[in-house]
Amino acid sequence: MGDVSVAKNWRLPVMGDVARLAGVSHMTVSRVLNEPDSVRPETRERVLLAIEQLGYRRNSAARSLVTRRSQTLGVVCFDTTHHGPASMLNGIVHATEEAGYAVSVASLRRLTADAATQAVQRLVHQSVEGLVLIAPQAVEAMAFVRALPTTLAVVAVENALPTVTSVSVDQVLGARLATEHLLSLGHETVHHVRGPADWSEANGRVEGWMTALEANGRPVPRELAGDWSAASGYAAGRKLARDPRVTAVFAANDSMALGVLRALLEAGVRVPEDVSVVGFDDFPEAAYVTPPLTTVSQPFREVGRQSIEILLGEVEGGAARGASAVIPPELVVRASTAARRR
Amino acid sequence: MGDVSVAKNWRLPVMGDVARLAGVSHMTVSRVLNEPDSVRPETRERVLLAIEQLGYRRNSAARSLVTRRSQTLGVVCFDTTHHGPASMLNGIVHATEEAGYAVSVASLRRLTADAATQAVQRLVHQSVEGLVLIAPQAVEAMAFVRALPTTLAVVAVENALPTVTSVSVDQVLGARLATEHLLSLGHETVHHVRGPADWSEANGRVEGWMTALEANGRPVPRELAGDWSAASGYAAGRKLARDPRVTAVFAANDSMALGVLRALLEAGVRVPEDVSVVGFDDFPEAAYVTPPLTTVSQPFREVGRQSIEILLGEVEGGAARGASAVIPPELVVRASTAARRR
DNA sequence: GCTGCCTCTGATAGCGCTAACATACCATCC
DNA sequence: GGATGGTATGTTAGCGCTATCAGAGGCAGC
Repeated sequence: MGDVSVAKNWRLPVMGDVARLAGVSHMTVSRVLNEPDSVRPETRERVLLAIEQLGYRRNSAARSLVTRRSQTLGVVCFDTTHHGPASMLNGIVHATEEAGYAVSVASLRRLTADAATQAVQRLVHQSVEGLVLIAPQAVEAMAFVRALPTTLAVVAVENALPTVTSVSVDQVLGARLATEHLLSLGHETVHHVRGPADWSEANGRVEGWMTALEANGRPVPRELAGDWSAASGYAAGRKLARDPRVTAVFAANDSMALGVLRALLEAGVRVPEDVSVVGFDDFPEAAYVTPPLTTVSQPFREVGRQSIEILLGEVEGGAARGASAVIPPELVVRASTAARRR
Repeated sequence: MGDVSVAKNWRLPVMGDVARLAGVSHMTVSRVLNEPDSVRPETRERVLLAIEQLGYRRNSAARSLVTRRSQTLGVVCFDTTHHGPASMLNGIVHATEEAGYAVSVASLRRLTADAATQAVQRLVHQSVEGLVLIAPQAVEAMAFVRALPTTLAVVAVENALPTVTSVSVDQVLGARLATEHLLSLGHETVHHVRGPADWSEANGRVEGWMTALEANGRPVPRELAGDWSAASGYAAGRKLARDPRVTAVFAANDSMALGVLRALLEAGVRVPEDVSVVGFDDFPEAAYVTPPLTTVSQPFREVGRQSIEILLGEVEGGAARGASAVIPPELVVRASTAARRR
């Protein structure tokens, strides 16, 4: 590590400084850094020593100016304070770093086409080489994707945009697992508290739930609308609690499931004795709520990993669009579900 | 918006292209972009029109190469899948974007000096102009901060590093509020489930709790160790449940509080009738767990905003180190606490 | 010994932008 | 009318790197 103490007008060492110290030309330094094998071992050692002594690091701006590569990926996301999106972002950041790329994050404040376009523009302007979209599929809001430079590699997460490669958890399967689990416990049918209609996750879960009911010839009750929040789950739960025919509820995420649990409890409905409840996400506290929540676990890390893998395939491999990936979730059975008794 | 359809070997428009189209020199284009008032309105309009027609955007690499400014801030964080860190990151990203800077994120995989140094190096290498550290204060692991280029502006969040400006929530105050709330309900003393010792948040909360007990002349029970997870809270809760003298518990975060709740419930201890429990964080589900959790709400957004404000003050204002800020949290009373009865 | 052909290193020219200075032009003043 | 000055624009020289080609040196072959 070079000398870090610093005079007022210090200049970071540049390639020329290293070259002078090593007694070579700056081109040789560049070669040591870019294609070490093309330099005689002896020379290479001298250069590496000089680099070490000066604490030299290449200037990335200069480098990307000439190579036209920024070694940066952009992530567009929305509200990452909740467990699902946060984990997804986390997975993506880790995978990106592992691949030696930097991550630039743009977070949408509102789900409008305008906000999305601006975010993408900002990232494009930063010369990102690829883009990960974790924002929900407000179809209209996402039309902007067509305005993207066609050279830019894009992967959408949980977002089946027609023209874009996507990586997603198999929401339909997850919902089927949840619903079938409840049916297998002897429940006549399953009620559903759904997520917002402009999230494809929400729609996938509705689809899986319906499919499972229909495949088993069960009546499909009217779904209740939620907005992912525990408060909306609570509101839905109050309605469900009033209907004595309800014995099984599948909430589209754990927060809403928690709200349902709360509402049922307050109404004197016992879980799982009277009503069974299943969530979705398997957030870290799911095993410790009362009662411990049966839910569907999403492999967020894996989604992050695969998105980046595909994205970098496009970035480095050329224009070819990678194949979309779908990753299966898993049902985790805990204590909020039981055989029908009511 | 210029023509986006693209031939195979398209070259993005550069300043010279705009200049040619507008019939000026590239310097005038640069001026229109950087100091519009120095250009005659008539000329300016011509240039702006040309920019629009070509869909021109300045090349940020070239720009930052010559200005030595990247308009990018770096964030070092650790495990942002939980509500607290995720919200903090979110607040910081929003504030940074609002200020017109890009955000580059580096996420630590492990809390070691090595990982931290590498993360910082990566960001420095990306020429970030300032650094926000949201990583916990593993004092030893953070020694690397001294190795930072002294020219780099740094703000630590929740991390009282001696030589670095910091922004934090007043953990001591929050813990005092929680503890005093419990004492005011008639509890003789309050037991504490603490967070890991290498997190300054955890230590601040221990301090506030102790201070409150001592100020009121109460015995200070031995604290129980936790690791922020609900599982560790559960383990602590089982111990607490065995001790009939325990009537009030302050857990250092909501997850652990949830674990405590669960353990007490399983042991047949009623909350809040037999034992009162307070958490910390006010995570979004806190109002819907059973019973709704009394907790301390942290102003994450505000912390993000202030960190960036201070950081940009340093970045743009020169070398002067900004004053550290401490933001007060608030007690939110719900149903997990009640007057002593046991 | 000269040619040919490797391997390694150096000189040079940009990448696209801004900083700094140069110039043209017009208005102003004595 | 020429010196003065202010304003709008142009010219030039880099920022720190990589790409490209040129050159130096070594070694084989005839």
